Amino acid sequence: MERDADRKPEGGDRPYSSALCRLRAAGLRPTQQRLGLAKILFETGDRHVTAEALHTEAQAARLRVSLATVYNTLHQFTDAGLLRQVVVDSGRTYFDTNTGDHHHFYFEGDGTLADICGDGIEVLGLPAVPGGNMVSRVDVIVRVRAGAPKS
Amino acid sequence: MERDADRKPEGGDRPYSSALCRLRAAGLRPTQQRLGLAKILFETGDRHVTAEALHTEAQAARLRVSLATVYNTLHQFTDAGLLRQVVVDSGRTYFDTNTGDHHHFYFEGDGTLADICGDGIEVLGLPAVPGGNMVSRVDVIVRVRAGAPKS
DNA sequence: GGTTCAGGTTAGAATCGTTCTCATCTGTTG
DNA sequence: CAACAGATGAGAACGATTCTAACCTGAACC
Repeated sequence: MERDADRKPEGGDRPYSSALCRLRAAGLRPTQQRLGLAKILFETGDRHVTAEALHTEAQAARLRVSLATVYNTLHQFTDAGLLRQVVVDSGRTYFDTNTGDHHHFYFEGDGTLADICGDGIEVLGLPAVPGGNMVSRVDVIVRVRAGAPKS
Repeated sequence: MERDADRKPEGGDRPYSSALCRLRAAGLRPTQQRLGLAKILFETGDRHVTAEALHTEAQAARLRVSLATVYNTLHQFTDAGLLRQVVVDSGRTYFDTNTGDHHHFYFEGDGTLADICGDGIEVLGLPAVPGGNMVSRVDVIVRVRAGAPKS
């Protein structure tokens, strides 16, 4: 479990150093709101957030940021490869801090997501892609609802 | 390839008999708009439509139907198991007339869908579903964009 | 053929998530 | 510290969808 945040024990709390690195690497100017949002997004393991939820969370953390900026930032992070969009529900867009190869459980009851590590997953029997095209991604979504599997 | 529409050659054109059967079986009163929409939806093989597109198509076919009714009908058909919702794009809802086991190609360029027959497909390595839940469906979406696969 | 009434349809308003506009602010550079 | 590109934010605009409330329709009965 890597922790970029505390490689050097030189101050005790440097909660923004990891976020700062990410922004620099992405060529995004490290502003207050981008730093703040990056901190929220990337400092607690893999997350799945909506813009609205992140905005609420930011306000709770006393970060002054508008919903418009949350949307902007989420898209900039996505373009920079820091986030990935997950489509499981029309009308709501989720952003995933895990950009690696993986898939998702979607809990229909409460609308939450959980990662399925992509390592062991294999989709067999897919036909060839229609000519002139290439696969940009294969998404596997396991939709789950309350109830015993069979019993 | 079953064809409910012309089991009896008793009239030549009975374009609504298939639609009528479906509505009856679903316990939906066969009104003009429901019959008309069912005809458009189910009489030309498997289709993927949005509400807006179906509405436009209905008007072109001189069926007097409002957008609200198109939405109502689409949801009633879905609840009745005549249609299936496909989520590939936040902000747009597709309805699929193929309710059988299958998956989808999604062409990012033009936003169209194509079925992938579910027969040969197998997803290996999925972890167990978190306790107290059951799988309601597994969706595989192959996102495709223009460009040579490798060359 | 008419009456009745539950259910279906509709236009338009309302809602939701998201994007846009443009005036203002910020932070880097000189 | 001046200047300017880039970032932010309030509110308007937007597209897809849902709601509301008044109005039809069609199956069942007279």
